[in-house]
Amino acid sequence: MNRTADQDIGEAVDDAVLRRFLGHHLRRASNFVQSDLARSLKDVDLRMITMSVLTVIVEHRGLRQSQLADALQIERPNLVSILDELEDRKLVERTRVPTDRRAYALTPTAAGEALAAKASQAVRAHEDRVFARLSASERSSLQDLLMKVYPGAEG
Amino acid sequence: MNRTADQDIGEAVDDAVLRRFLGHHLRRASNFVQSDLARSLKDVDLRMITMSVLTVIVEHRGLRQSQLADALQIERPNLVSILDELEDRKLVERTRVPTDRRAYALTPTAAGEALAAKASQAVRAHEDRVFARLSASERSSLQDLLMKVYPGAEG
DNA sequence: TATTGTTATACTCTATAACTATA
DNA sequence: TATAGTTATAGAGTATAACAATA
Repeated sequence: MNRTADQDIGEAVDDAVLRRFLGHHLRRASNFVQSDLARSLKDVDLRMITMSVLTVIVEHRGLRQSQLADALQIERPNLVSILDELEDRKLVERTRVPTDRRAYALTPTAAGEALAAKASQAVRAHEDRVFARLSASERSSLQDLLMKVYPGAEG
Repeated sequence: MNRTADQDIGEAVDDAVLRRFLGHHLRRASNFVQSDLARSLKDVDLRMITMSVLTVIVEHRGLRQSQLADALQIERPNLVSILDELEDRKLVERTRVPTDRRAYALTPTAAGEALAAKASQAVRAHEDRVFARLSASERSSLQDLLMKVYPGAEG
């Protein structure tokens, strides 16, 4: 009945319990940005993972699946259906490597390169939109701080 | 055969393609922190979602399921099995609300309160560990910047 | 009619074991 | 023996429709 009151309780609860944790804000910000990115990529009919895969293939022609899996930190089995989709859509091609007939070299088609360019533009527009409230120096600070948090991002 | 070279390619790929996006660093840092948190909570036999639910119930005794779902932004159906688990473990109790017999009031047991306290301690230890490379003022800056990114975090 | 909690279900993402063909 | 790609599968996490009881 009193919907407004219920909603207020919800927000108050969230605030009171979780806002003291830095990890909470990190997760909320990340989720917000990722959601917006996913929405942006729908315009070019790509998911986040298919965009990453396509982009890496475009910038590293001839890459093999295992290298791609390593680079994007995804399991080899999970890469298969992603590449099947991109191949079905004529965006990338799997071609046998003559010197190692177990492996496939991954190359983008012209359409794949064109779509990757469109996707890249969409991602840049998304970043500008989603970080609009941060100045250039604030974005730089945020990146520095984030790179101090996770290992492997030599800061 | 040349494993080292392959691994280097993987890292080089990741760097070259993605490190220019702030969203990438945000996601990586968030994933790293969430993974460590999940690991920390295993010590108290809680998942992230069960910890959040238990903590909210402890700090808001008598809360109803729909309010809890609103507060934690999870769907009502997905809350059911979580509460089943917490109830089976004698950590929380569902009791009928006399004034609205459709609803349940959620209250923690003594064991639930004790475990929430342990969990809270584990989370604090986790935060100290995972943000160790950041000074107090850097943590504060990071929080301010993150709160500027997502909406609803009035900053 | 609308809401609370529930059931059933489905879809995505992720992770592992085991297979094939090659090396 | 080990590796590249594949298949099958299983587990989380998340989302929606529809139901019974109650308002």
